Amino acid sequence: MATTLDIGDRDLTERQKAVLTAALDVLVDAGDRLTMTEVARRASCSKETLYKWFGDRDGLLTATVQWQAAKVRAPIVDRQKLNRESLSQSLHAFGRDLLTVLTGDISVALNRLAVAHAGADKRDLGRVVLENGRIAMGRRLKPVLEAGREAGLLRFEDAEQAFRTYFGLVVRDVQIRLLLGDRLKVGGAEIDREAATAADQFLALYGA
Amino acid sequence: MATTLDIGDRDLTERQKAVLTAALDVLVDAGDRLTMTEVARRASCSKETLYKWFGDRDGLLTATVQWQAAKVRAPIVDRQKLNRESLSQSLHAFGRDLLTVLTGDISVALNRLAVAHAGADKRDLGRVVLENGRIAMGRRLKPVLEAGREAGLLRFEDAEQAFRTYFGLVVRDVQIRLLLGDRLKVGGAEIDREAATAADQFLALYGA
DNA sequence: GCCGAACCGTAACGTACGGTACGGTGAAAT
DNA sequence: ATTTCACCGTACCGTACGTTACGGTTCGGC
Repeated sequence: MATTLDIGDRDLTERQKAVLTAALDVLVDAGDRLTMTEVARRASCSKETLYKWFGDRDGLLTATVQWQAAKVRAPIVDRQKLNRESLSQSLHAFGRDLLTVLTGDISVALNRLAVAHAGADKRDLGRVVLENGRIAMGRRLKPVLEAGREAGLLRFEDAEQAFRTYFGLVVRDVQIRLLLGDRLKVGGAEIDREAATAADQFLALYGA
Repeated sequence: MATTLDIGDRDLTERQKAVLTAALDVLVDAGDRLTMTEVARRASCSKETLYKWFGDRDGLLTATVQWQAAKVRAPIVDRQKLNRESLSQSLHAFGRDLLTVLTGDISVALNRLAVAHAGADKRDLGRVVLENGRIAMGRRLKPVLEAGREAGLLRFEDAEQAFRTYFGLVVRDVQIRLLLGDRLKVGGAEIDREAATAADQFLALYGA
């Protein structure tokens, strides 16, 4: 079931990756109004090739999303020497990475596309984005949370619930505002500050 | 500037409202694949009438969104006898209403539409939805937060920041998951519980 | 009862775009 | 040198849908 959701490079040639990059490019500044002709033009390839490689428009979009989603991969957190300080740092760093990805043009474009297609779609791009975004993040952070609990640093019943709260504290209204087209200035410094605040708040709520 | 963003009934007749209701109906179960023909059919009116009343497809969508958005209007919180208990109750109730709206079919459909159109749109549906959703909520709750601060129940610098945190604690990953098509069961009981948790957590973070 | 306005239903128009076909080119294989 | 293959560029086809046009019906005003 999940097999088709996260395979990113299903044997893509360099040329094919270049085409997908072009598609991503078009996606970023044309959104769902991406046309096959435009992708072909931008990638300097023929439409025939696009159809040969990706089947149809939906196939191209799916391939683009999967490829990009696989590239992102959630930030890695090392579980070494766990103490209050290192846990706080891990949460901080994780949040910073999460916000950085989420506020990027590419993430916004991909999420817009997936939202637009959600429900009415054979390939279910929404599922793919969800699986490689929100879900992957959870899978990545939860072990850290559980380690923190075992080390007596955190207190919670359900790691999933705890992660959802962490997610809320980090993301807040940023993602929905960006998706809705709000010109939200999000500089690196601000992201860092917000991630730090979120980590502090999470520890205040779940710290033992 | 903001004048066109929140006027909902710009002198709409009953018949016109009925047509918009039909449009909303189509929107909910066809999403962006809504066609003028289908709206006309569902509303038992002619396409000519649609164009006469709303100009073009975009005009119809905009009218629908504005009309619906104006209808929702953020939950009202009375600022009566402010004490720790009543403040907690207000936060709880507000969160419950917010989640109830956000998880509704109509809200999801409207947000999907607005996200899909964001950026590439003269009428900027994203702005309208943002203004009547997230922003309106903030305007509604902030006075309560500030009253709480003046009553010595809350401690924060910036009401906007405090509200954004509250928003994050309440909404968490629910909205993005719904927008991405996740089949997320959200019953009334669960909403109530989550709103209660969010209120508690918010008070834990900002309570004086 | 007659007129015009408003509206319904449907047919027709124009176009953008997904998808296909085809001729042409460069390179590797034989 | 010739074949083959993968690909480019472009012209072409079919269709869905936004938009317009028009004949027919209802209804309020005279």
